[in-house]
Amino acid sequence: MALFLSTIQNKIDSKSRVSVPSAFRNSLNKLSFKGIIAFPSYSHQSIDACGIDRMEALADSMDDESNYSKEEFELISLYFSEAEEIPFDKDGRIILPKKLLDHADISKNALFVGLGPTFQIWNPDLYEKQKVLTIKIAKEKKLNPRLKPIPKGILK
Amino acid sequence: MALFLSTIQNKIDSKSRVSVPSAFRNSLNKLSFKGIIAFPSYSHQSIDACGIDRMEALADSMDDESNYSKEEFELISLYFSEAEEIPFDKDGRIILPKKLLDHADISKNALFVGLGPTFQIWNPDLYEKQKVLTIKIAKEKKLNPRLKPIPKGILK
DNA sequence: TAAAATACCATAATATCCCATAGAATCCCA
DNA sequence: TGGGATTCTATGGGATATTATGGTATTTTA
Repeated sequence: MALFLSTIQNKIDSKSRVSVPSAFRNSLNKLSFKGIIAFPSYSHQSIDACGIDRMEALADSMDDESNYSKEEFELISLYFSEAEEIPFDKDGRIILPKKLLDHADISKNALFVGLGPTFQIWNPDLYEKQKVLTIKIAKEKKLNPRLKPIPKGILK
Repeated sequence: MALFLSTIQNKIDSKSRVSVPSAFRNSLNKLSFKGIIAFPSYSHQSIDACGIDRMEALADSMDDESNYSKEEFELISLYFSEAEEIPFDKDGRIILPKKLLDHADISKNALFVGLGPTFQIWNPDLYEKQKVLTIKIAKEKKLNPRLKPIPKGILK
């Protein structure tokens, strides 16, 4: 599975195009669909994104309905319905649907934030605020992100 | 198998024609039958739809009786009997049978809702209500919010 | 033969292709 | 190892293709 790292800011041009950072692109171009899958983030004012492989795995599991309760099934259906399949153009750019740009309040610049198996796309200013907030809370609660054992089942 | 994502609203014109969203169409046009398979949803006031490949796979699996309980077998049989084969015209439009439009209470606008391996066609207003309800239930039952980790057992 | 379905044509908006360029990153070899 | 050559990347813009939608003409069918 792809691994998205680092944070890169790119411009949105007059035709609403943005370059996806090349490091991300190179991972995504190895998959069956050359582009990104994007959704409105449930918990933040940002766009969540990943590669098609993640959706394919989910789709496969849906046909075995016994995996899920009716309510879970409905929720996963919602997940598919809100996902946008956004292809790269020949130069590795994408056009983000207005619905997603509005949700994340993005217009001029897009900040691509790697989160490991997924990534997010932010309005740079909003991300900065979110980051400050995250650090503040971590200090208050004396969280220490380093050197904790990685939870089982994450690494493959 | 095709993967239907996103939600797109199109108009129904004076001759009852609707464009199938191009993203869906491009998947469906790769199959042996160029069009959609549609039937009344048994769980919602909407139209269930998919490509011919799914029906073919279903037919195949029915030959192996041990796959299904008697009740499941009956339900799948019902699917086949109620399914309509609806071809694209030269411009990628379809005409939905009156029976289906009535079932889903669709007249002016059709909302195509991607659900992964299948999709639905809704009256936009009814879908919005259904969506609100789904989110409400998910919150009450504290179901796994979208996007976060894919449920256990899905990743290969 | 009337009604319904389909083909065909038109159009405006949008998306995509294709080319160009400047700067950054990488290569490469004396 | 230094620095010139080459490739890659992000970005811009003109040309072309596609999409959703409407209308008219022709064909099918009931």
